[in-house]
Amino acid sequence: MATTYRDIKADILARITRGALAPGALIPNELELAETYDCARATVNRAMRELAEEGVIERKRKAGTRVRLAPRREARVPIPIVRHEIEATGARYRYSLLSREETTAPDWLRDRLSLLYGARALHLTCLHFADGAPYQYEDRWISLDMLPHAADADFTATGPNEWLVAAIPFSNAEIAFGAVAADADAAAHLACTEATPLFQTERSTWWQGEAITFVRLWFRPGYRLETRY
Amino acid sequence: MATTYRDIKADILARITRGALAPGALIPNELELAETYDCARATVNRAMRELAEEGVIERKRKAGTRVRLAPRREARVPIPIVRHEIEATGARYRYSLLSREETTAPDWLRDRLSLLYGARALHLTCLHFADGAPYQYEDRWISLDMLPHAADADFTATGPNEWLVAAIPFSNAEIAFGAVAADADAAAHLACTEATPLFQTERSTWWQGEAITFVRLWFRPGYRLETRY
DNA sequence: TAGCGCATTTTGTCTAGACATAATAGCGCG
DNA sequence: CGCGCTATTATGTCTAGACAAAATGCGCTA
Repeated sequence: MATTYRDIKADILARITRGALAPGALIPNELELAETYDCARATVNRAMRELAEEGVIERKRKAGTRVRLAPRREARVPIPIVRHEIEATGARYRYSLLSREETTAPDWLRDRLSLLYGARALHLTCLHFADGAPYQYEDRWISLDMLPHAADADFTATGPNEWLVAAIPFSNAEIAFGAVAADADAAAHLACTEATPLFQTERSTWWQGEAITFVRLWFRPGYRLETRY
Repeated sequence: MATTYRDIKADILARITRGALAPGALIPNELELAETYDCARATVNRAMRELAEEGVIERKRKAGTRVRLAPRREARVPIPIVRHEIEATGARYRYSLLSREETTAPDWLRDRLSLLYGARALHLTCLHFADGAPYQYEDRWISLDMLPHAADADFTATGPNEWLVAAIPFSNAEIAFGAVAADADAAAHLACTEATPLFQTERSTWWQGEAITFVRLWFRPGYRLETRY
């Protein structure tokens, strides 16, 4: 029975969790491990590389591999499309375009997306419903300099998010989560009173180094973003 | 000049971003790619495996490799130790224990952590300061059944988080982010008015399948959790 | 003793080849 | 025609060996 890289990962992780390998402890080098597990060094390498990637251990050439003193942990939070998020709960999804306007980008937006003075932008506000109840209020700005044909798109049937995902194959983004008080606008749309605490996310998206869109999302009162690690 | 797996990743990703490989498109199989890039199949495999891991492409045995229709995106948010988070901004960190009490676990806690009836728990409340200003209010529960020597630990100098990281080598957690209104307690500690919207995280932690701790963290008004992907 | 440079160690990556495994598509049978 | 089996194909993983690159730590020198 051969030892797989999964076996090795599991074994090392088990040794760490039960304390046999204490934080800071030096783990034998790959050649020795390959002998103990009776497998090729490449197999050990893959196991250790992935453990390092996951933040469990720390590797340095010549210095060797050690159990991290404070395991570097990161939660992976999925960035879903609202429609999928809602449909995944079994609820019926409905979308509604509230407003649409072509303007020059306001100062704060130019600042955030590094747009030129006088840049044109498409400003949309939308509502996403789950089983008829407001779920998310969306305030979206799209750079018309970068995406001129966004002006021709029809956002009455499908939201800008889905249009963008289809239009832009791959992108980079900066995202921020926070808590804000509902202003009159958000309160009206999300059917809550003003000053209700709302979970908010802001996202700026770039494509090939150029800013293409900024979006601010207010979630319905009580919304929680959950994950595990 | 050899082709590295990084070169291949970069090239495929570039082809996708500039639209040469459309979403849903079939990518040649590894053997063909190995020929085009003039390298071993293992090299191509590593490149493609990592792209799949990152959610850019989708692989299925026999069916082949395709560009994902809607790239599965996930943000990786780091789970820092408060002290490190504060010190990273250049601010001075200060910690203060507010209360400490050994009790039987209340119903809601037993429910969350699957504890037995009558389970003992250590309940701590603490404050973390950045440059003298309150930064985070911590409400921590530790299972004394699982971690009996937590009762002997001195939490007046260092917070429970740091103690736990040192005591428990590795663990699993469930984490939730949300927005809540400051109650009288939180408002008093975070120097804000009641009903101020606060960013809150809740975390349940398990070790070897057993629940060890639950913590609720309220961040100072205006706190934002930022990341990029 | 302090500082510099180089040898050595350990991880990082690649190769060529092999077998394992999942999943499809087509074939044959009822 | 529909169903199930099977051959085929692409990915998944492993091996043994090689060279590359980083970083430590030792030895040498000033």
